[in-house]
Amino acid sequence: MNKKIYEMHAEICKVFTSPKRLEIINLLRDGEKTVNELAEQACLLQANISQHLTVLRQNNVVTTRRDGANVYYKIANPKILQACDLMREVLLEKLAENEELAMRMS
Amino acid sequence: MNKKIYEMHAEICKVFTSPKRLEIINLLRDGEKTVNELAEQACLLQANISQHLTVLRQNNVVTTRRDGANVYYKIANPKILQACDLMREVLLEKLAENEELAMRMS
DNA sequence: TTCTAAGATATGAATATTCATATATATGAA
DNA sequence: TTCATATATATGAATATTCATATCTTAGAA
Repeated sequence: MNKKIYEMHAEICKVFTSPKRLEIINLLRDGEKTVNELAEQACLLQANISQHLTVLRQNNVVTTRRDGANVYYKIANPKILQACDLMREVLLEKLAENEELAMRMS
Repeated sequence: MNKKIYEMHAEICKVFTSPKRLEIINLLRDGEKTVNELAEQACLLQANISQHLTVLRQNNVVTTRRDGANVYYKIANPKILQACDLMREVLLEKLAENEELAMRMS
């Protein structure tokens, strides 16, 4: 019964297994941006950023709005940013811990 | 300069892309368990649970403690559970939203 | 030392992901 | 309609992931 939830949860998490997509999410932290702005700021080919954005959109991590020729992307739910930030904290805590350990060893 | 952090962050997130591993994490929510207990409760072959636990351990999501022939696994950092719970909330909110939409359509 | 139970690791087939490249579609201006 | 810009999609090669199976290692008991 929970199986289905675990599967959906795992599916969403696949969104976060690409450094590029994490960068895109971070670029959208302070508000919406167009595909071109994102491509430029993340140093990615337009086709690839579009592919990543499709993955983000299909998993409801971002929503879109068209204005003329431009499409604006933004984070769908602030909790997504919170979750990402928590994981980053875990990562940074571990890095700090390992660094401290290395110091004590030397 | 952030590139490296994004890569490490993405790497950790790969841990959460398996429904089985999410189930293991949930089984460890209330404290440590042995490999056998986990295999039984998650309905997985011993070899596979061990493979998943290795992934979890290598990414510092769990820590281990040996007691005789048994090895006990537990969650390394409570923030990991918090992050998982946040993502699950996002998922459940979206599901509820879609359900409501379907109701209104009918 | 031998046996047994707990856990870890190696292997390979099936499957999925990522990127570069090419091509298609959509919008507004001329 | 034609053109230019913005965005999306299709394709395939390289790479990575997952599971079942077989094999190893470790710890304690006999």
